[in-house]
Amino acid sequence: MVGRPREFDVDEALKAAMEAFWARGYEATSLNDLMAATGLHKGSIYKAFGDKHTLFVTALKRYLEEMRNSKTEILAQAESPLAGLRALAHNMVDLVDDGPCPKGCMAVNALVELAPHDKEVNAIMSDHVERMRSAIEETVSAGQKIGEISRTRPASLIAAMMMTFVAGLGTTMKGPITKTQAHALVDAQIEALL
Amino acid sequence: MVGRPREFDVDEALKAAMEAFWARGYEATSLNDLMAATGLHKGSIYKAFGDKHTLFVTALKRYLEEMRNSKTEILAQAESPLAGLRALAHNMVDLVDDGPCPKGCMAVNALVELAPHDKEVNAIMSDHVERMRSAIEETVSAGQKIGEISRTRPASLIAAMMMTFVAGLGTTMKGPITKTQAHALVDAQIEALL
DNA sequence: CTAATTTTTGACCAATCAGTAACTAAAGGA
DNA sequence: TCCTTTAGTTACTGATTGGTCAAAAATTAG
Repeated sequence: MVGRPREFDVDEALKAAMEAFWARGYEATSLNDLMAATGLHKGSIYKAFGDKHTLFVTALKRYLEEMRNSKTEILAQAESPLAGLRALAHNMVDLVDDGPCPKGCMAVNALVELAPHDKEVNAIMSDHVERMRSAIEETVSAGQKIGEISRTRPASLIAAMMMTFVAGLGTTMKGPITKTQAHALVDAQIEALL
Repeated sequence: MVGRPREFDVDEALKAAMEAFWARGYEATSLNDLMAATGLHKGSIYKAFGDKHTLFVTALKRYLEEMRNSKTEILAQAESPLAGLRALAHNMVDLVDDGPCPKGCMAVNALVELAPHDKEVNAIMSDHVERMRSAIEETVSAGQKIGEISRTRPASLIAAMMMTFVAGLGTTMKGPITKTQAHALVDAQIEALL
């Protein structure tokens, strides 16, 4: 037996919910907001995704996966490890501020709003941060191997510095700074890490 | 006419409210939480501080002022401009992670949670960020004057990089990182900026 | 066509939200 | 002492919160 077919695309709805959470955060996004964003009724949301927290976690996972794929591709397509790192950071600037009301980076938002109090989000974020950090560390190592990046600092340290810097961008770009300034900041920081 | 005297210390209550907002953010802190934190009844809170948003703004202003005073003192008491900047960043690590559940930096929290949507908070934070940035820029300039910091980068750029880095600390320290690692990160970043 | 199954829909729920108003308590001034 | 003023206390408000439920609608199998 098949039953009545879904009238909406689950992934589209999840993406819409993700963007709502991304823009306003977990607490400030009500079920009414989610209904408006997805175009679904309450019951459909609960049937398809479970309760609000589960939906948030699912949306966050989707965001993180998308972001990792995007960043991995950027690193892979770059002409060199260093060029990859540079492109990755510049990409962050564009991601974070995509209009008049910067949503920031959903990972940074979740880390700040929920990580200290929400065990599940904390675990997800810890995993994500470690994956990103180690991907960057590998790239830095590769850059050091071909002499593009100095060996004066261990690759793991440079990776951690990059992570902190990029997280900082996710924060400061919600304040008074232009994209132009942010891009200049990226260039200066990368140069400082060489 | 004087009327019945207050039974509580307004500044103590404000500090308690500030710490509640600091720990949980604006949306997640309910009036019940504020009542529990301050030990006051609803009516007293409204009479003394106005509505929730006004109380948050007042608490945030208090936090920012305290933080600016503290940072200014750190810079003033340091043996040199560079030592001051170093101390300032290390101080941030201790401020942000002061126990098992890191509250982070209330300024970073407010920037991430509210700046894009809350005009008043946005204005307050813009002012604060600019003040901090320019204080750091002056210190960097002083350091360059006595030859402690290289002139290869303009002081304004180094200041912006410092701000981004420190904001990044406020974020990443809500995730998987130890204070020891964070302090090492500070040393490395400062060295990279020289 | 009917039965079985699943989704959609909208009404409904208790709890909590921020905020208010009315009453009581405590002080000083006349 | 009595009046005015301010603070403390508590009951209450209407709105919104996240979440449930039962009935209607849509599909396939038999």
